[in-house]
Amino acid sequence: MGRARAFDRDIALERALEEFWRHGYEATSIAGLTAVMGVNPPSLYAAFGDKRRLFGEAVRRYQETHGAFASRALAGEPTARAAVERLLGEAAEVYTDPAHPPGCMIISAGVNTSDPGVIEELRGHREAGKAAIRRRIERDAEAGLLPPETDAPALATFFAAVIQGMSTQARDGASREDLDAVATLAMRAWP
Amino acid sequence: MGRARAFDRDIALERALEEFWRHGYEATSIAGLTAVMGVNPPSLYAAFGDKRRLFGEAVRRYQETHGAFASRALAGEPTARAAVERLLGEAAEVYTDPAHPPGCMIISAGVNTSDPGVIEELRGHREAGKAAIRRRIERDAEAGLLPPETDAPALATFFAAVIQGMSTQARDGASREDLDAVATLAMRAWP
DNA sequence: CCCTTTCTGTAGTGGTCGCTATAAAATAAC
DNA sequence: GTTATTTTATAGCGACCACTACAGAAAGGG
Repeated sequence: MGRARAFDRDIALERALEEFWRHGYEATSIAGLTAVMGVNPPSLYAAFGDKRRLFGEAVRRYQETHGAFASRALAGEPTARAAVERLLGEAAEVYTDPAHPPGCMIISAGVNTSDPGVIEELRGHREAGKAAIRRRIERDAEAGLLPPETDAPALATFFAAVIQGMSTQARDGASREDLDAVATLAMRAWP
Repeated sequence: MGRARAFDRDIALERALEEFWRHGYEATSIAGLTAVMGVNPPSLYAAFGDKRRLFGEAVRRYQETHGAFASRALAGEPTARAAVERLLGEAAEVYTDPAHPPGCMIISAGVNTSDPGVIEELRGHREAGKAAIRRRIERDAEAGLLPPETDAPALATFFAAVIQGMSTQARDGASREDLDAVATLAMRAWP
């Protein structure tokens, strides 16, 4: 019953996601969103609530699509070393893919925003990613596959920092080859 | 001749610097600046021009004070290895110093801003920093102090990425010890 | 004292922000 | 066809943005 929606909600959400990805939460305006989504403000608000909720949906969608390579890499390799190596290699590929904005949305979209909820939401995702790396390393350490003096938390912080640096480099124009070299060098820190 | 200025220009500039450092260029408002600087808008504009020029002065001041440790580290050690080691160690210290905002202003203040001039100015400083690391490594390579297959540009990109990751980690709440561990692990990539 | 110059605080400029009241248009149920 | 419901587009809300016109206050030179 009622008039049918004239736009595809999923496509509009993907466009909004890319706008937030490119400009961050605060620098993305409703005017910019309606422009790329092909939708007028009242339709946007009827379909997504408000800017904050639309951003939340965009982040969730990002995690399930563009950002899903990370958990797949950590879960889909027989050793922690192979998992982290794949994680870094796929980050180099995804962060420089010209089909979408460069770098990682979780890392960049919350920088320089004043909304504490947005900052905390993204920081939480970053901390969860770091913890996932740490747990994967600890699993191999407990299985005796790594030297006993292995410092899993320090390694996890290191690789998280490298990935965040790769995201910044990608936004500054680094190529996939540049980031591949960064990934290779980072693996020299493996115990 | 004329009425004397009622505020200290240098102190006001340092306050503005820290405000830009903490919130970035675009998220820093004139109202926020006048509040921390203890100055009314007309005095700010008379003394510094406009927001864009005040930011330029703040960046220059940052490079000459809080950010000067980088060029000092690269110029003040006998080997490239010692220089980069000192660079990373001092970054860990400075980025987590509670006396000022966390992380590096050059790395974070331009994220998610729409002004292309601001983006390019900061990106230029980052590229200059990366080039300085590369030249320091090349100097040792040409002197025969490093293996002949040493890839100076790749190493420079790697250490620049690590430093940028350390800045992000610091803004996420990492301690100096956390960043020291990252620096130590990064040095394992040294040729 | 007066006059000029510069700085100061108040109060506002037009423009954009996120968001919405309103009413016409389009669909479904009857 | 009629009615009820939902989406559409237009137009505009108060709040904030960077920035400034204006007038009074404070200094130096005569």
